[in-house]
Amino acid sequence: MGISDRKEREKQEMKRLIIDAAMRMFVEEGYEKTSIRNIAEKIEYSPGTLYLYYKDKDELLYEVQREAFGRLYEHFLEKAPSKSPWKRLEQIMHAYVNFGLAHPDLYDLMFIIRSPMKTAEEKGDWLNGEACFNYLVQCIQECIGRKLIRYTDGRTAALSLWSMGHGLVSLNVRCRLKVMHISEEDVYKGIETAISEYLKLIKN
Amino acid sequence: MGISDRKEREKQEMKRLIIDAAMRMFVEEGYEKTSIRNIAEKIEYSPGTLYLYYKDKDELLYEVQREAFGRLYEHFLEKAPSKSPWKRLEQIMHAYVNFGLAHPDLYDLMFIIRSPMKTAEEKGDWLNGEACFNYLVQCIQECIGRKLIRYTDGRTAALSLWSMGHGLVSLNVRCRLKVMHISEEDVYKGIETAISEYLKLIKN
DNA sequence: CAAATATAATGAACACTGTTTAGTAATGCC
DNA sequence: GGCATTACTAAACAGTGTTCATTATATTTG
Repeated sequence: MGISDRKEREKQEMKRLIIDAAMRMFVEEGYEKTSIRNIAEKIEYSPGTLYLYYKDKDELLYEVQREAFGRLYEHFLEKAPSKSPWKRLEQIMHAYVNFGLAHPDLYDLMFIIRSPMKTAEEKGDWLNGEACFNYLVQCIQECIGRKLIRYTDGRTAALSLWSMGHGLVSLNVRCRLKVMHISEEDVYKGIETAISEYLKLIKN
Repeated sequence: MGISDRKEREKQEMKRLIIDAAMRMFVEEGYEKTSIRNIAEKIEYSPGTLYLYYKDKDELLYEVQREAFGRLYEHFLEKAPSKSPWKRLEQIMHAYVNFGLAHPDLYDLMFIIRSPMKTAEEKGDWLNGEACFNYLVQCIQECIGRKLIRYTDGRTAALSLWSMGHGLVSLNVRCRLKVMHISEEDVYKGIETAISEYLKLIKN
């Protein structure tokens, strides 16, 4: 049945078309400000058509997130490849923060926005987010195993390291660092410094 | 002119009526899901009336934030009153995190939501948020002065401490800690542990 | 090949949203 | 009491996510 194969292929192509447009627009304009109608217009289809491929806007975001987490994971593989667990930990932390600072709107979609946790719960898994987190966890386990860091509990270490990174990036993304009255450049430097200092602190 | 005094007083009472209803509803239902119409209905006025007292929804949020930051500041004064800078730093950090965990929706309004930074810029200042931040900064300055912590730069210390606290709370508020697959109770314990461990690390 | 059927896409409709404004009711002033 | 000012409202506008009956297209069947 080559015909239903083609149908399936076309359906997938259509989903790609939609998701690509959605991602671009989410990143450029933000999730809230991007409407189904806008996306439909961009790909020259009627709004209703999107609902034949994705059940609601939430699912659209869910899919975009999967893509984004995939990219972060790639970013980790590229920027944090060291065999040495400690070096890799340093690389991971800097890679994480740099990713967040370089793609603030993507970061927003992935780690700050509220929406798609409903869909995520339904679908059971938490997309490629899990892979990203595990990349950190596994590195930490190695570090603890070889007593390279002062933390002894992996859970606490993972939570702390992630929180530090996320705290720095998200305060910046949501403009809360304004209270510090420093220029944008200095914010970047400050964040890098904070990460480095924190790593120094936890190093054994 | 007692009559214009009364007018002014009535105006302020009206603003209070609105802001109180708004705050309650923002906290109970979330900012996005609370509509001007809902607020108007609750206080038994027409939607348009709200615009005679606040120029838009943003300004409503701005005002609610001011209130919320006031409460956080009170919370600091109550829970972090120690004369000893180091003890006070510990108290501040735990107070901050506990505030966030106890009032997740308020925390959301204050530190995560995107909206009212426009209004904030217009109004110039950043509400009582500044006071809260300064309470931390001043404490850190004392700690550094007496060499009680390993950080030597106040900016970096403030940024790091705040980011750690905010990271922990906001990952929880926005449900990202789901990747860790732990119960809500253990999340609370984990966050407390992370804070304590971090304080241990920075202690001189 | 033509008719019947299954699929895909649409456009209008629904119930919302924030916001503006013309018109109305109530109040203060002379 | 009559005029002017203020306070309020109802309706309208342009937008949102989502659903659904209808139409156009493509496939299968007789």
